[in-house]
Amino acid sequence: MEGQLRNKGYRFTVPRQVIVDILEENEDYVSAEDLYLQVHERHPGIGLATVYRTLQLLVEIGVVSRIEAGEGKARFRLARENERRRREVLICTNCFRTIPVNTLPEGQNSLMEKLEDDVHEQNGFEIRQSVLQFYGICGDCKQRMQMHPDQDSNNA
Amino acid sequence: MEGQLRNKGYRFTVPRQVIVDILEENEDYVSAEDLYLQVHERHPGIGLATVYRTLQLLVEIGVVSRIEAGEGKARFRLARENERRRREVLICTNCFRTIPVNTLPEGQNSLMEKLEDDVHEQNGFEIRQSVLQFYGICGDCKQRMQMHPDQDSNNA
DNA sequence: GTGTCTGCAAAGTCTTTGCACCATA
DNA sequence: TATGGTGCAAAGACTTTGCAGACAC
Repeated sequence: MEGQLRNKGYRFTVPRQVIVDILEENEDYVSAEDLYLQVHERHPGIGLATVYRTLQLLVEIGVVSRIEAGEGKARFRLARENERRRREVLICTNCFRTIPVNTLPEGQNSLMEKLEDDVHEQNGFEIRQSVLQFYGICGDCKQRMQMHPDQDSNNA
Repeated sequence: MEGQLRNKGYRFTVPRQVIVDILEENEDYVSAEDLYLQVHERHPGIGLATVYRTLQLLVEIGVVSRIEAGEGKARFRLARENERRRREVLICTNCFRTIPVNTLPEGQNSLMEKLEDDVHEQNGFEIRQSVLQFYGICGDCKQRMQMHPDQDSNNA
C-alpha cells in the first residue's frame, strides 16, 4: 500500500497511513463521515477534509472502491485484490431506510457471477464492482400498512 | 398515470402533468436539473423545488425509478408499465460515463427473478424495482489504456 | 530547502424545507 | 371552500477548495 503511493510519486504521510489502517479494519463499506469519526478517535488532529482528499486519491489509484447506494452520500471500501466486490442493498421506498444484505442466500453468488460474466462478454465492459439495489417495501412498513390499511404509504 | 396519482389521493396538477410528460419524452435517465431545465423551457413558472418534490412522489408511488451512478447526484426515469421494473447500468469508473443495458442477455431475466424471489423470501422485503449497477472500465477506456499503458486511469 | 500535504473555515453542489399564496377536488 | 400543492428563498447534507503553516523527501 505504501508502495502503491510512492510508486506514483505521492508521499506516505501519517494521515494517509491512519486512514488506510482504518479502512483495512472495516470489512464493509463506510461513509466518509464514519471513517472520519474512527480516524478522529485515534488521531484527533486529522480533519475531515483530509479524509475526503485521501479517499479521492485512493479511489484514483484504484486502492479504494466507491459506491453510492441511494443514501445521498458515497461509501468507501478497500479494494481487496483477490475478491469480487459486490454490495446488495434493500431500499424501502416507504420509510427510505436502507437495509444492507451482506450475504446473498446460498447459491446466489454463482447467479450473480454468471450475470456478470455474460454482461462482460456482451459489452466488453470490465466489471470491477457490482451494486444491486432492490427498491420496495420493507417488512416493518408492510406490517404497519397491514395494521392500518386505510392509511396510504406515506410516512417518509 | 393520472389515475395512479388520483387513486392514492394525490391531485393531478399542471406541474405534475408537465413533469410526467417530459419524463415520457426522455428515454434515458435524467438528473433533476436536466428535467427542471426542460420543464422550465415549456413552463417557466414551475420551480426546481416542485420538480424535486414531484420526483420524490413519483418514486414513492413506483412510477419513476431513481439511481445514483457515482456523479454525486441522482438520475430519474419513468418506470414504464409493460416492461420489467429492472434497470441494468454499466458505470465506467474511469470516464464516469453511464451505459444503459436495456436488455439482459437471454436467460438472465430468470436469474434476476430467482435472485429477487430469494431475497424477498429471506428478508420479507417486497421488491418493486431493482437496479443493478456494474462499475468498471468500459470498452473505450480499456482500449485507450492499452494504447497508452504508461498513463494512469485519470481522465474523469 | 522545496514542493506536497494538512487543518481550518469558507464555499460549492445537490436536495429539502418553511411559509404564504394558489388551485384542485 | 378546505386541503393539498406551489414558488421562492433559506437551510441542510455532503463534498470540495483556498490558504497559510507543517511535513516528507
